Amino acid sequence: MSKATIDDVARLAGVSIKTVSRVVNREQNVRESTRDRVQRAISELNYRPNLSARNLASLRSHLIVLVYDDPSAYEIPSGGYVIRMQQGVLRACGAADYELLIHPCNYRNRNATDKLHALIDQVRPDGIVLAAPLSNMPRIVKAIADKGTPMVRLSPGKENGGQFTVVTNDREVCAEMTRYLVSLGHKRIAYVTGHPRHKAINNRFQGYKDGLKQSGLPFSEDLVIAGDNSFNSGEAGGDSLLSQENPPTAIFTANDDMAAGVIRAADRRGIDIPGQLSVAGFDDIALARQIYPSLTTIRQPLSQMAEVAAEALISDPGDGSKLKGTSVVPAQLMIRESTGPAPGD
Amino acid sequence: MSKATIDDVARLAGVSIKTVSRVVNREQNVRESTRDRVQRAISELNYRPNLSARNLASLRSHLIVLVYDDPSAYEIPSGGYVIRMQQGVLRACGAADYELLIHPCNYRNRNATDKLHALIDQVRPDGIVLAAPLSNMPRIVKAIADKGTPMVRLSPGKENGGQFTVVTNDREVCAEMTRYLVSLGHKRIAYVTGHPRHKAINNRFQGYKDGLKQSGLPFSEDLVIAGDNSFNSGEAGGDSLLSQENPPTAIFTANDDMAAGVIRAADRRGIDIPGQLSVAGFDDIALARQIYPSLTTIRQPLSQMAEVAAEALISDPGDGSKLKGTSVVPAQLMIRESTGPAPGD
DNA sequence: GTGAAAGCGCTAACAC
DNA sequence: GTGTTAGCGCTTTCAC
Repeated sequence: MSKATIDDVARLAGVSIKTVSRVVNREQNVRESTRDRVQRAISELNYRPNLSARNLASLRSHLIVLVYDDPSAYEIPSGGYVIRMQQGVLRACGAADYELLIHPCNYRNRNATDKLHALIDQVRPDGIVLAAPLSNMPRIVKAIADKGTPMVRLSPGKENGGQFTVVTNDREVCAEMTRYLVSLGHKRIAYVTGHPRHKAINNRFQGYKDGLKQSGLPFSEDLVIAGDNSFNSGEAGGDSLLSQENPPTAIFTANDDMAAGVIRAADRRGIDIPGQLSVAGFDDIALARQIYPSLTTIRQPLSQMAEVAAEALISDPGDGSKLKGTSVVPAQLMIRESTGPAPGD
Repeated sequence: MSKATIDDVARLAGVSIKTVSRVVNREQNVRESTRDRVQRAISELNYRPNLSARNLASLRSHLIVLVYDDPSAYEIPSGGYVIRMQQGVLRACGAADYELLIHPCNYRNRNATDKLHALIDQVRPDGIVLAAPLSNMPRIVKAIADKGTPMVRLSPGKENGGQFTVVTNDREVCAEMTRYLVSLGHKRIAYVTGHPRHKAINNRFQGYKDGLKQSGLPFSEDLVIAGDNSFNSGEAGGDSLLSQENPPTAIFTANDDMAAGVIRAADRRGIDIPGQLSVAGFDDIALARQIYPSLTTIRQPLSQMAEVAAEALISDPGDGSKLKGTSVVPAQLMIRESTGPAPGD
């Protein structure tokens, strides 16, 4: 039932409330002995400053908002992404005594920006972490920017919308994966593209092409199949590729769901993975570790990106000095069982 | 940049701030015409009451906290659960202009309860939705109860810890699944138990036994295998069951991961599903729809449970009158491809 | 029906 | 180094 206020602490420590405030906020100019006395009073009374009072009296709210594409808009909520970002932000919040408020945003709704405005006006967060793909939608970015609330965008790929952006190296890491497949002896490496709506998807395709070029391998349209990010489209794409006269020995897909589809297609044809065919995906969804063979894939550092973003917001003194430019957090190749030496290599 | 305050609205509408407050809070005793005038001023200025000021001045914070087992404590974050609960709470919050704060809690840490206390003291939420398995840990429940913050527990099974609890009918629905299998002609129905730590797991096993009894089928220890909730333990259990002299024609597992393991084991033996063997799981994880054959399973109404819980907290007038007893939200059988008529039936 | 005054718990600005 | 004073933007109490 601890309802200790700053006055209680001040009384017990025999100082003024301002001094207590100084100690709580780690300000300078407090004598060591005074600080100790106040600290003791604080722990004795189990005092915790009321967030609302702080928020009201100061410019800081000690609140961060994470805004992301509303998963309930999808049939199968892709919880993994959201959870990982939340974890990252929470790590930063925990370290700084901040709290996290979550705000799924359905950009398809006309009133999405109104809701954002309402949120900002009501809670006055110290900052907003804006996840992809919202972070690449000018309408959403503008809605937040208009309110003047500090914001960090999380984005795959390198684009920067004028605000501080934490990005990952989608394109480079896809080139790396392609080179890795080449290093295993593969010469016919196919690619299954994803839904072209998300910018990230294009970056990945570019990376695949970069990797081929860097390895001195020719790019061939015949080895590219258009998918739509779904398991089924991966399966269909795999079928199509594997029924070619001279089928690829490796298939790289723009996401893991499609890679799982490819594996299924290969399975049904009795094609051994990785003996006869290597398969690589992108995302490192939970399934990637669970299927057989476990899937070689690429893991976006979502939680680290979110953490970096939240840290920047929290540590910014209010002048935006910590919120400039771009910070790159590299993605990681997760080499597992689905890739191996090219057959006959 | 809307920084309109209640004073601005009052001035524009030509009334006192108290009247504006009355309109905002939908209080009685405001003349229709006055209300209209105030409403117009509000929308013209785009006024939104500052949450912190409200919180400070009143007993309501318009904040709900969702507390759940910290997924980062696990190797593979089971994001699905958390996301669904968040969605449920968010539906209730959205409808009532509440905001949601999330607080993963790692009960293994000694300071978990301290963190909860700090949270409560700092944000003074109007209520806490406490998810399983935390909702069944006396230490955690007590930590919250001690602070006097209204709380609703989310729990599988029927136990009630003294607070208002939203439960699902784990046991009954498992009996229902068992009866469903019987109705397909199955007579030898095996069961793979889960990790005994979670109470829910025991309820499910009881339900299986209930279902057998209700169908007039004998319970046999030989048809029960101990698993530990993992895919691997399901695969091992499946192997063991299917190598029996007189193997079961149906296998029901305490969760979907183990069911997927059973399917794998059957697959490797060339046993057709559902032709020769029916398999049923529990949870309806994303994988359940993605594997082949798609998995018959049971879906906990997590998001509805969370919604009911949050609604109760929000609508409670503060006297706990809405926070009594138990509310049951039934789980749902998801009949898919992995179950069918018993062979030769 | 409506309004004036007090105060929620804290920080800001400035005194000392 | 430390304390005093005035508010942040609301709701509450009570007067009219």
